[in-house]
Amino acid sequence: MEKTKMAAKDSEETPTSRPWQTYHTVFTNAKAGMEGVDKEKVQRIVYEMSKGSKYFENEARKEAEMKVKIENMRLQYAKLTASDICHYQKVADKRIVELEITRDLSRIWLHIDMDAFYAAVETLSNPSLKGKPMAVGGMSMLSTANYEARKFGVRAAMPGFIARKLCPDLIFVPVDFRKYTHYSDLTRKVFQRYDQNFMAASLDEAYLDITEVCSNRGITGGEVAEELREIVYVETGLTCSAGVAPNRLLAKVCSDINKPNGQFILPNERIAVMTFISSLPIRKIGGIGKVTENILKEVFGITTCEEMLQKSGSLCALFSRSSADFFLSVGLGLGGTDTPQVKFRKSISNERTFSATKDEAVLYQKIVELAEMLSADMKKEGLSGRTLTLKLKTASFEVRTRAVTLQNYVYSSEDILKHASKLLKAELPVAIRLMGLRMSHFREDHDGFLVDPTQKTLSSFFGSGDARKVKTDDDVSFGSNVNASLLATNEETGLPLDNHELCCDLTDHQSDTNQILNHTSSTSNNYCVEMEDSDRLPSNVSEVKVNSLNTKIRDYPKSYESDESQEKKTLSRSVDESSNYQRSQEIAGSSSNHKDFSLWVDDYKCSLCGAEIPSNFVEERQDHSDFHLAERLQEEESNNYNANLTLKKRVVEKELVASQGKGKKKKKQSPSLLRPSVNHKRNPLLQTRDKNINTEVYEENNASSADMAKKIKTALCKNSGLRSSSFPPDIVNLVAYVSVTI
DNA sequence: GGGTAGTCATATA
DNA sequence: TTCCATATATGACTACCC
Repeated sequence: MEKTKMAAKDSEETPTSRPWQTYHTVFTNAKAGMEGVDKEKVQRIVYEMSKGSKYFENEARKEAEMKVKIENMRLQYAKLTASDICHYQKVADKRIVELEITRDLSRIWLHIDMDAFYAAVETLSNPSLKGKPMAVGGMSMLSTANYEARKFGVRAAMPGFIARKLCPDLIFVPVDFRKYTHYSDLTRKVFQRYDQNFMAASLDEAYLDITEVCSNRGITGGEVAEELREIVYVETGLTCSAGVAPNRLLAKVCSDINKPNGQFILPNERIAVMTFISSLPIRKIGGIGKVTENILKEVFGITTCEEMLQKSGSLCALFSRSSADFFLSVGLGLGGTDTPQVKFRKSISNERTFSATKDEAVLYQKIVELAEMLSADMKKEGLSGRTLTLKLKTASFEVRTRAVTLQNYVYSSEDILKHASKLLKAELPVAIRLMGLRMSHFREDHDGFLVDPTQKTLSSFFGSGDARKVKTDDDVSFGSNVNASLLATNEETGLPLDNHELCCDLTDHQSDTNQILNHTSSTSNNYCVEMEDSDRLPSNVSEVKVNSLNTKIRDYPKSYESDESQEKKTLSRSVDESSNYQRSQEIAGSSSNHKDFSLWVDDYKCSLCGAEIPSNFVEERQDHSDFHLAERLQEEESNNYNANLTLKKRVVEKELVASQGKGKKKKKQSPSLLRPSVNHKRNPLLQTRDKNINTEVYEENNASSADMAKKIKTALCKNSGLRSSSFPPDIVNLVAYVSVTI
């Protein structure tokens, strides 16, 4: 507490003639190669060049927010009674004992950190840069700086124009990731010789478990580090620094101690670890950044790792269990010692910064590009996801994120764009300087492994390989509504439309088809065609079930027509953009002109239900027509409910809602949007629709059955891991048949 | 009311 | 004149279900 008071006193006494002292940037923090830098000079220049800018204002805002947070925490802290403190101290003591038990000093971890990696690589390819202050990056931002530049206070993450002010002779070299990746690969080849399962933290950092190397060769961790660094230098011409310690957290701290081109070894002894940690500044720990450091310092007076243990009761009282555990572990010098199993990524994203604009056409173009990039990345990694998050940074540097969780897993740029546009639209008008898209909540297969949508090869046999490619013009109103006008005209509330969409989910279908070949059983779709010839399958394909399109439909409430206030909200697209060829054919077959299904009396009133929609609400009108079309289709097809099923179909009843899982939160909706879901078993539309689809697809595919058989064979090989010769010809034909008939 | 899930902001590297 | 890009994780808050 004493330290807190002192910090407050310092702040009060800051002379107003030196305002830069209150501008907290990361540029004056200790970083390798920056010892001896005139910090006050750097701080003054950064301040002078920043003040008045929107960035500066935003930083001030963030700073103020942090102060409020700290103040609130102080108040909470002050409210703790003696018995509270006593209680939490007991909790903390118990937890410390439990954590201490987990201490593992049997492993030897090596952390390797390449020295000024990008800058070093650039110097390798252009030796004339050697000895000169140089930075990689541009006038707006630097990725890194060499040690000569660091002497001037220039460092990574600093704007280039400030760096130039600090060091007028600074040489700027543009970023070249291909080069860095190449050299990174070279270093990784070396790492692999010491630990097959080394963990790459980034292009220039890696963790290696060298326990076995040490014991097998009877050498110390320090000797391994020395040898490895030498080999890296010989094979790449680059230097690196190393840290050796009993766990990864400590190894990382150690590698920074004798940077550049040095190493530090922390013995695998508890006393050594505790001594090392005792005076270690908390900011040296990976995971403790500017904000956490400030909170710990200002609220609890904690500046070293040792003090984490001294204030353990307070930490347990004010932080969550996981946060408190982390802080206590740091105080004990504990860190990861296991080699983690393969870690699946939890999200994938991309973002781009550009000149701030509020031009909706420009913003739309940006989001199109992002959607395409994200989709490409997802395809590359074989991912499909349900939660899409839009990130925006406004012209005033305010960061906003908006997310939507879909009913279906998506990965196509069309689907991503459709939902991203809705999210963006809800934010407009606003001047934006950065936009990003992230997908998370990935699909997993029955074993918990992520499913690769690109492996859903069977589904791609429908139509001409890519169902979307064979869309007809008639699809437009159902499938291609995502365009700039969407941003401009649609005034929905931003609620997810999935809840009231009628969709043929190609994605789901594809995945399910994929699962056939992964010999998983199907339970979650509307139809299954069960093959009875499964005994002829290769041994690892024990069961084959083919799912139909995961066609979903939801009812619209009868009260819809009378609730004028809800009209706009319900005028959503009634068919998902992922509708495919089959769906379009079916719709087209039922209505020759579904684009104009409703008649507009006096050019604003729907002749069917009386809804009033001005003529300039083009999309809303379209959606409204779609709604009536779907309604009529349902009526028409319910008359044919008893249409016979020609295939051996087993109808699997599965409530759409049930597939959403237990306890799932639904986005708050207006009453009219809370539409009951349709019981698929009783939904005649689904059954007859599939019949139509079968016909279309079958004819489509008959034209290239040989080609298709070939593709199927490839798919079987890919999914089963067997060679094509392993499959009896019958199985290929059989799967081909099922594929074209469902 | 506990458990779970969705959304958003924030923190970190 | 110019003040990061990107990926990921986690916590707070809130809502919903059983």
